[in-house]
Amino acid sequence: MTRVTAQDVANEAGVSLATVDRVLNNRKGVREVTVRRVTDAMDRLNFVRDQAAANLARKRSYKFTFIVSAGETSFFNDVRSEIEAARPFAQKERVDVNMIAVPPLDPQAIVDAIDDLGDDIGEGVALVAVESQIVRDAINKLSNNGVRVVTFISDIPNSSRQRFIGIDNVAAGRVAASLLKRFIAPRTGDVAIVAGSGTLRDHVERRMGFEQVMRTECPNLNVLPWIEGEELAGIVEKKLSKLLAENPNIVGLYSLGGGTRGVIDAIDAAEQELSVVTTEISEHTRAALHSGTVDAVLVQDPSHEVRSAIRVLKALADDVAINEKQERIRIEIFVRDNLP
Amino acid sequence: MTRVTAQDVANEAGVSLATVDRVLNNRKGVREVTVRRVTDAMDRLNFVRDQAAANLARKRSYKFTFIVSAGETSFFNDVRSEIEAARPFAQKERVDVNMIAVPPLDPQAIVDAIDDLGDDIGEGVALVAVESQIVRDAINKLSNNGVRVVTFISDIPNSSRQRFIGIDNVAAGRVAASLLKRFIAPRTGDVAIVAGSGTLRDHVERRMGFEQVMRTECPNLNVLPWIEGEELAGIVEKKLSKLLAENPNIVGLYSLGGGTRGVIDAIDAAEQELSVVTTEISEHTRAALHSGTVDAVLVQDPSHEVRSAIRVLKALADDVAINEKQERIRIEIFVRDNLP
DNA sequence: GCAAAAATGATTGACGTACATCAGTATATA
DNA sequence: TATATACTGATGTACGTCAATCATTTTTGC
Repeated sequence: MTRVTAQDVANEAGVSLATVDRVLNNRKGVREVTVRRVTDAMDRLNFVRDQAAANLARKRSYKFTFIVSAGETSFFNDVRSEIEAARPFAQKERVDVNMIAVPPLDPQAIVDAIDDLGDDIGEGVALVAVESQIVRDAINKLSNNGVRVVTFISDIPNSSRQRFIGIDNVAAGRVAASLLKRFIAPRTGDVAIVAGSGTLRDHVERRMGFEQVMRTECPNLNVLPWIEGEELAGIVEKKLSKLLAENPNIVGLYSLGGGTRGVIDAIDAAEQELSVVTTEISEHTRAALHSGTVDAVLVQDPSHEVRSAIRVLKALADDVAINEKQERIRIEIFVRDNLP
Repeated sequence: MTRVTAQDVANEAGVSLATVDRVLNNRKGVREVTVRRVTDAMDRLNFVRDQAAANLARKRSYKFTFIVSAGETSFFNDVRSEIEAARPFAQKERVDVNMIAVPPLDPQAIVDAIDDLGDDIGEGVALVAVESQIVRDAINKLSNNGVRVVTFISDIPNSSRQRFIGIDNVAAGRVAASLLKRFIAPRTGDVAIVAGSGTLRDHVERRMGFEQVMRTECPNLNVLPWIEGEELAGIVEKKLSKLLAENPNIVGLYSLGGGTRGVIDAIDAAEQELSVVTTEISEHTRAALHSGTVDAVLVQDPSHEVRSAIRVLKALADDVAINEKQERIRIEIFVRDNLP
């Protein structure tokens, strides 16, 4: 059983190799009937074009740019190192991966980075969006220039980004609530939320999902106003310690952004009995899971997200189908026993 | 910035293209010093060989065979259809994927399938192992013939399989216990386990993990002897209904194998108040999650597992490095709010 | 120092597709 | 019917590596 080549298709269809080639790359100048004859032959022979040979002949190569937050949270540290790690693998498929780290929570920095790069940005961009009109405008401009844009980790809808690579953050919030509810039962009291910033869409969405479930399903739990920790452990600890001290009634806590170390320190110091769900996976959360300070951690796998972004950008550039199942980014739930 | 080719390396190293090629494919007949000169040049130029061109020139193609259970559980139905679904994607990379479905829980059937295939089995095999010496022997024989073997979903250690593609089942059992413990608290009573068969290593391991945690951490929960349901919903329902009727003290249940539909039906009929963790994801478990009959479902993603098996077999065949992070099969936890 | 063996160079033709060019044929337009 | 236009065929080169051959040089053992 030998491979079916374009030449075989040509023979089967009774046309020349040149015509098959024209059909294959949908170049103009082939009659409708001839196209059909060729495609039928392809189907009959079960022809699949050899991507390797095609890429080789095209000597096509790709250049993609990641624009990510330079924030010093363990999550974004991971993201950046995963992008680095993906580079050699990408290179084997002729993909050049660039990375620009910009100050967190700063829309102008993103726009400036895009402007500075100019055409060097390549044919595709993956960016961690921040809710802002100027970012939206920049994305639209890139799209108009033929650059494929996907948002990464944090989305910005109503822009012309072609896709969002990341988890369903509303669902993540709902899961957190749904778990916390069970962990807390049958106790009653207040529930605290610690977030990074209100300008991060992913944080806002997680909170939304969390409150949805809490409001509708937990009449005897009272969700307190959220604490904005700016993803800095120090600030988080300070604010949370204060809240815990003032409020002995807290039975549960959802930390949905960075600065988890601050959360853990504050809880350990307070000695209150609460059920806790957090987001980052780090040495601190690992230890906290083992000690029982934290009950569950909800995360997204940055390694998967980076690979996915690259695959999707490539598929968009080549205008081929995306393997949806492979690109589904999971909301991963870790308890003490399934830490990787 | 143009790509670095083998010819560039040859120039840099001051040798001929032929020598570079010999080094690249570690053929014999090159002195140690020359090898080093070439590899140094590669490092300096940051050469990465073009896999596409290499495969093309080699006209290498791969043939792998999946030997899986023909069992009619929703999980194995998914597995089989995912193998089918992976075929066209695999084909683009010159990988031919075969599948043989054998009667479940029957070691002899696996061995027979391997024998029947003979050399047609290809250069790699992924098989759902069953604990049995004849299966172990068959795997060893394949290995000796140069066929790469990975176990799939269910492992069989102490064989010469090169790798196991699947989840850490002991950990899965521990996670189930760890969740169930929190869901049940502060109630006390008996906990039931429903499994498929004692010859399936994955089931045995999950149970082991589950009991480890229950014994050491839940002094007031009593784990009942497991029910063997043979992965058949009818049998499961019958046995479980009987158990529930005889034992009003059951507060929790872990269903770790097939036949989940039977579990759900039995619980719904019994009207006892219990916390439930199961394994398969299907229309039945989805509905049960929504209705609250089931609290959490622990699964593995067959689509990921199939792709992983193919990638790993290919890497083994090519003798290249495996991207470990990509091949980590997750224990996925679904609650009502993160169903895909 | 010489023969044998080992290492290296030089060259060539695949592999399957892309892409361009030119020539030739069918079809439509006037 | 002539001519322009739209198709199609034939052909060749390129892509980067592999694999084989044969010629030539260097090293090794004695």
